[in-house]
Amino acid sequence: MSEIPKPVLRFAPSPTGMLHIGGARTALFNWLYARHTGGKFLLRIEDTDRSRSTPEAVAAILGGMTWMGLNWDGDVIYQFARAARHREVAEKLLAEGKAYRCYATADELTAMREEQKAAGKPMRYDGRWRDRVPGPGQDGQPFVVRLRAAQEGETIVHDRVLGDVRFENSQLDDMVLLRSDGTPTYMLAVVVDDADMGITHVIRGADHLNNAARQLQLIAAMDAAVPVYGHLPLINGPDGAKLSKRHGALAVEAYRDMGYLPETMRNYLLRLGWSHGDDEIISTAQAIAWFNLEAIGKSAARMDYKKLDNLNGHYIRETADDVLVEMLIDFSSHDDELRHFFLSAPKVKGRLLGAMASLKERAKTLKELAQGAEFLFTDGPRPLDAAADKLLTADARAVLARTLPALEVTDWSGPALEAAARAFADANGLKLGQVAQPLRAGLTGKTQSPPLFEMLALLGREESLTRLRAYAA
RNA sequence: GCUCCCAUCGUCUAGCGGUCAGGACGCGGCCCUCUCAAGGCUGAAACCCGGGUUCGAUUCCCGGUGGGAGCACCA
Repeated sequence: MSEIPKPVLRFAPSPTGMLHIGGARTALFNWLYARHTGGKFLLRIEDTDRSRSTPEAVAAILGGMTWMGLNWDGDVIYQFARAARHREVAEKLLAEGKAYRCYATADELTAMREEQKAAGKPMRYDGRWRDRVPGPGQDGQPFVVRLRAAQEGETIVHDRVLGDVRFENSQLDDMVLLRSDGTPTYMLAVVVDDADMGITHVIRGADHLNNAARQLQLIAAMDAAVPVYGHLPLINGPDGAKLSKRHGALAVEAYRDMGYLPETMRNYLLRLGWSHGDDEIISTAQAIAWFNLEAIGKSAARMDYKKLDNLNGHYIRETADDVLVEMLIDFSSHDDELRHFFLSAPKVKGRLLGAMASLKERAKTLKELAQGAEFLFTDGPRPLDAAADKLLTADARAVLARTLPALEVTDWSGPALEAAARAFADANGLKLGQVAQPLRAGLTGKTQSPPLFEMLALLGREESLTRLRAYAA
């Protein structure tokens, strides 16, 4: 059998902030492609900007990836640790004449750009040191190392998502490889690392498309292998505007805290920009089996929380009851409003498990699941919410009071209770709803709940009657 | 300003020259029903505009318009 080299993918975030939804999708696509092909998925933290990189951001990225279930192969690679190697490559290019020293100062370059802008010219380095031999005046002066890029012809990015994208080399300038303090720039670091790590496929946000052309020139200068590129369209906020802190650019962990499931996020993010015919509900296993680069869409997408909710509801319903109970207990321990309830207490846990099949039908998030289950958390009469309070009029309370004796004589099972309630309603010319709603309000404090008779049976005779008597008049 | 990318219902999308333009979310109606959900049925809802190419363009080409990205000794 011939050995076809397995793809090597990487996700390379810079630890300057949280892992937001766009980054999460980029990571997901890389991960899926690696898993689909049996290749590797590496994680590289691009922390060469020391002033903006933080350990908190690194932790957030790793935490977010882990929660999303996107496991990476091997150890996390920290780019800054490889600075010496990056410098080595730059020096080599310098020695080969493929790069040169530029002594232009920052002020000088700023002035240059302002002039270009004022003159309506494209803003780019004008190559003032490209062919200039440093004189005595430059001795000991700070300099940066720039790539001597091709000035004629064109550079074509063969993009698997966008197709061939052409750039006139005259539009590309000589990018900085090494800063005046000797540290490598991002452009140098990415290319060197990708080459050293044996990256075969670079799948990243479309905001890097322009960079690809410049990186290709560096790759050529280094005589390195050209990876397969795939630039993903960006994700916009719900209003179509750029994703910002105010709408949509939440850390993936924020979605966890809102009660979304990792499986939901994977499915949702996958469909945001990738399709497989009319399929909408796609399990992770199925996604791995189906994923390809060809079906990635070219246009930017928006977040749609309604659809996210719908999908999450689906995955909640798909989850086994006992698993959901554990998830809910864990979720509540991290939630300010739920923290003080003891969901792990045997009695509460038992009730949750007993009601879960019905509860999960009614929840779109773990948060909603908890809210719907709240009447199971404590014993004794329930406080009424506004709707329940309104429903329990004097008449309703009277009906409730008259209903209780009919229930008390049953064996307190769901079917028996329902039969008793129906019989009572019939005998009194009432609809079942007229009897059930006051009972529901009294039992749960709400006008909406899982099936009433099931809940009466679940809570038991004593607890149910204690609650109901509090509102019977 | 310069370079590059994108463009099908409100949203996510299918479509790859000839379709009643399909699905999903959301929205309306009906059914089911002890409430709310879930589920089933059903309705409204789209090819940005203008030129070509072609017997025929949502689909191919060009232009426009509209969105977006990039133009650092940030990543």
